[in-house]
Amino acid sequence: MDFNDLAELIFPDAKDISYYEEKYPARNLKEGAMVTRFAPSPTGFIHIGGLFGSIIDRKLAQQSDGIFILRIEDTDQKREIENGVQQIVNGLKDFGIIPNEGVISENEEKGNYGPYKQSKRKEIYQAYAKSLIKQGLAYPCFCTPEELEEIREKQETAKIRPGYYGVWAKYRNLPLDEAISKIKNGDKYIIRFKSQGREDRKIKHKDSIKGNIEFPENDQDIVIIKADGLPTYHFAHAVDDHLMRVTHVIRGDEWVSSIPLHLELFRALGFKPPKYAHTATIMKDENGSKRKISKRKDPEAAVSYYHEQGIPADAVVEYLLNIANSSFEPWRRANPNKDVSEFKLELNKMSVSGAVFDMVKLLDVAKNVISKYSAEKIYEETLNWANKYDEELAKILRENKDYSIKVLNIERGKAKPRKDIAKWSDVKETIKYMYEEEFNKMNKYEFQKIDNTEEIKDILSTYINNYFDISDDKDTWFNKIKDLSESKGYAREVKEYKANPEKYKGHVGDVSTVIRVALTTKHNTPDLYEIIEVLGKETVVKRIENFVNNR
RNA sequence: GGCCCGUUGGUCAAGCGGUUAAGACACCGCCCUUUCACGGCGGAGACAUGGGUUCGAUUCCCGUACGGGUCACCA
Repeated sequence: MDFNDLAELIFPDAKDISYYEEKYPARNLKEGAMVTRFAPSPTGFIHIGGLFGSIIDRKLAQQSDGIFILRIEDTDQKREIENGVQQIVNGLKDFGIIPNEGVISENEEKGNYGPYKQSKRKEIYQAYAKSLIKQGLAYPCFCTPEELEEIREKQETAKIRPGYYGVWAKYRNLPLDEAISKIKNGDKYIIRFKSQGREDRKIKHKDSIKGNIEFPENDQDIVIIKADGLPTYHFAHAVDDHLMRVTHVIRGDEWVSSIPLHLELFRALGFKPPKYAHTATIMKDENGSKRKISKRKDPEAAVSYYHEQGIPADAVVEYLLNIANSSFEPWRRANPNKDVSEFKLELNKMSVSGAVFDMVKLLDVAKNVISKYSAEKIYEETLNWANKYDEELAKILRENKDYSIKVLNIERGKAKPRKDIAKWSDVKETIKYMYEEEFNKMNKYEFQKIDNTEEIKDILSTYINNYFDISDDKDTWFNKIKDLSESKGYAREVKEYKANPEKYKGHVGDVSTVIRVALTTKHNTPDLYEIIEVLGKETVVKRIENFVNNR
């Protein structure tokens, strides 16, 4: 009786691993090409950290002419939700991330290294597990969860390192015939890896981000095949990343402590380990102290949040790139109009410690990103967003397409475009007074220095009767405002007023503010001349007359 | 608790033994300006801590404190 008998008994139908090695040959890519992967479980939820990782994965692959794979790690049915895969695919797509290989929708995939859902790779894992059993590097363990719990309690009370290892590994050295008869007897079991490591020996590892790390060897006999026949993460990671010929594993640094295990697994399986890059966790500032950004407490942990808020995907990507490589920001300044795909990301420039997520900075990035968009693009994006989250805005936009584009074009497309929109949800507030229906609902006029109603009415009616001509060019228009100011006792120039404040009631800015507020209700708006142009003669007259007559 | 990792202004961060310790966001002031936003100029603000090593430490070593991660038939 030998290991072969055991292996055959446990996995009678498993193929020889040489079958898979041939089926999934080394990739024919150019020197230096990186094969990366994002491997979420199908919870439908994309964490900001996951997005961060996949941006890095995709970028690394793209800049090296490599491959970026999307693989689904669905070995834990408890985590699965309906449509979870599709949600992940769509979620990534919202940020422009489309894998070159792997899962592309709930039920479709592309590429020659599949299947890309782990639940469909059961036989593959079993083949490798079988091979390990044959070599005496894995064995069946008949412990019940209760027994395991008992062991752990003993270890805890004795204050020794918990786990299934050494003398605590109850079935590690079970004689073969006993194992076989237990199995034949129908006893429940799982498969464990038989670690050859020793806790008192150190291993050295060089992480692409964290640099040199040294830790004790792994000596835990971790489970590789669970009771349901599916592999654990560790085993699936080794088998899949080897078979998919992944060169670089980028993952969150909650995984660093499993490096010794993973390295040992790769060696035992005869695989060349990938390069690891463990990215720092994104943190959240809470009353001055940092903590890991949390799915439960922090809405911004979910990537869908940015979508809901109407923060452009480009901005989120740029912000994250900024966290990834601080060289991104100077690059962006030097190349304001280049596509982010031209930025070269460097793993060794990644931060080792976790950055606090800074929403204010994100919004600033967004503001700049949006300032470069055309009015048409802003229209489309805003409408897109509003269709989902703000029907009222969507309706306005839909019914006034050409007009809206004109509105959004105010002070845009110039050398110094406006930067007052950071997210699509800001748009409504910044433009609503441009629409009659909305304007009529607004009744709080934000008059500033000149706030005497009679004075306001006087300025307004004089303006509309004597100085307003929609066909004036900007200089003429403004000169008339100056004339108007002068005629009412206000200085033509601000400087002049400042030099002799006692001589005037105010200055031209105060007067134009009156017109501005009467027309928009707001004192802080883009260029008044452009607003008047877009509003048109009738509306301007109507709004002013209305004010004069009804206030 | 064991094992790993980290700690430069409020936040993100350059820095690699000798620097007036960059820059960005935020903040404050001024300028530009018909308002606002933009832009320009300026300001305040940092090397966690104690020991070494060194002619010299933010940079190297050790300890301490603090923060983070991890110790599943979850990923």
